[in-house]
Amino acid sequence: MAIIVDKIQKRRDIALTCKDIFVHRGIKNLTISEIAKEAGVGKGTLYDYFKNKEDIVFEIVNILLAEHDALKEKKMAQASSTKEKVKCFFEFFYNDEVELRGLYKEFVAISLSEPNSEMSEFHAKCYASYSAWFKTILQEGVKEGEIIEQSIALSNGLFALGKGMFLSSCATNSNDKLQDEIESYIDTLFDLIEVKK
Amino acid sequence: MAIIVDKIQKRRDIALTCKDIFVHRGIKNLTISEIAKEAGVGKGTLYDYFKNKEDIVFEIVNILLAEHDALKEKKMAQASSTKEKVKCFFEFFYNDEVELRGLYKEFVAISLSEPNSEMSEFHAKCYASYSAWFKTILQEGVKEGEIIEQSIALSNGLFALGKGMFLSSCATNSNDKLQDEIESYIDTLFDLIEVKK
DNA sequence: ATTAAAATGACCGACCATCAGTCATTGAAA
DNA sequence: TTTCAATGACTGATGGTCGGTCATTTTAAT
Repeated sequence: MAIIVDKIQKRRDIALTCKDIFVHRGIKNLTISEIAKEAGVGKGTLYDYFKNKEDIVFEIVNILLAEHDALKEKKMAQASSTKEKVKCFFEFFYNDEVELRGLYKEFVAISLSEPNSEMSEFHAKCYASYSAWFKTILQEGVKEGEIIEQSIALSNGLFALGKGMFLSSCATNSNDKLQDEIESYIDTLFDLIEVKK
Repeated sequence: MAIIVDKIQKRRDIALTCKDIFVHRGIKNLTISEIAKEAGVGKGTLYDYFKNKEDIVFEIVNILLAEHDALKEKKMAQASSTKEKVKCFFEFFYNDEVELRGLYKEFVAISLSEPNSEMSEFHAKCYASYSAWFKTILQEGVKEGEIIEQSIALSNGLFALGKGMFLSSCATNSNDKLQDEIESYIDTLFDLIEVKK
């Protein structure tokens, strides 16, 4: 036998090492050779840990999103009202780490243009998990008497709404209006679902 | 002088001629040479009319979406209730021409991965135009006494919602659930905004 | 216990095939 | 003769592969 490296850990390490150039230059403007140099490994080695350039972005997003989710869960727990919690979730799209947002955008583009079962599953997992978050939040809101029961049925749509607005703002290059649009929509929605006193 | 060709028309012609291979093979699996052969022109000629492969998809989507919009406007005008009209709009995402949907997906991926001012403007134009459609529809609904006035504020979010659900279903490879999710969300929403009798 | 040989896997970068985009040339109309 | 459209051979860049090297561990012979 010989040296045995922790493949999973090394994959993570490489991904995080070259995170910055992905953020600053974008996947399209990076060559495999540059990435390898940045990561401090040979080109061939990259291919021992990743399928291709896109797979590296996948790994980075995986890591950063997991970290983000953990943080977010805590933040949301602190929010007082249901509306606050929902708004807190949506801050991902306009307020939290720009780096992750940029990478997430690229990752969505990759997932749309070169389908791949692992990525599909990842998206599905996220979608399910975020929908579940919303469901829980809204159910609590109902229990507290803040919002009406029907609103629980909206939980599936909320994440899609944020994603749609976010991607539209990316595609139209108008990230300045995003926060307003999202918050205004939420305000309207809560006007509709809040229990009238 | 010599022959003067209608550049705009020829751009359209070429785009439509090779529409099918884009639909069937996807932009990633096509080379410029193949496209040129399919279009029946030389490789250099392509570059007289398009900036690159992506630009061809842009042209195809432009054309097909314009046709689709014209059709849709008529269909929506025929729908009786406000809810029907809204649902009719969303059929783009699950019921209308698959071809356009596939190309639209690729086009979004392109727009996200290689920003370009013309594409950004196009997305902005679409977003504005669809938001306006919704606003008109909802305003009519209010006037008819079908829905409450507040609902007009939702018009900006509706297109984003559909887009978000559509792109999610593309990324998760679960187009089968899309119709249900969209319709269920609309049903819930209308429960909230319909004028109680 | 010591040492050498064998085995294994990590690592590498030169090489190859592919392909997007260019440009010098040809062709055709006026 | 002029002018513009059309072309496809060519080139530079780059993604991905593959044969080989090196470091470490295991085995086993002394």
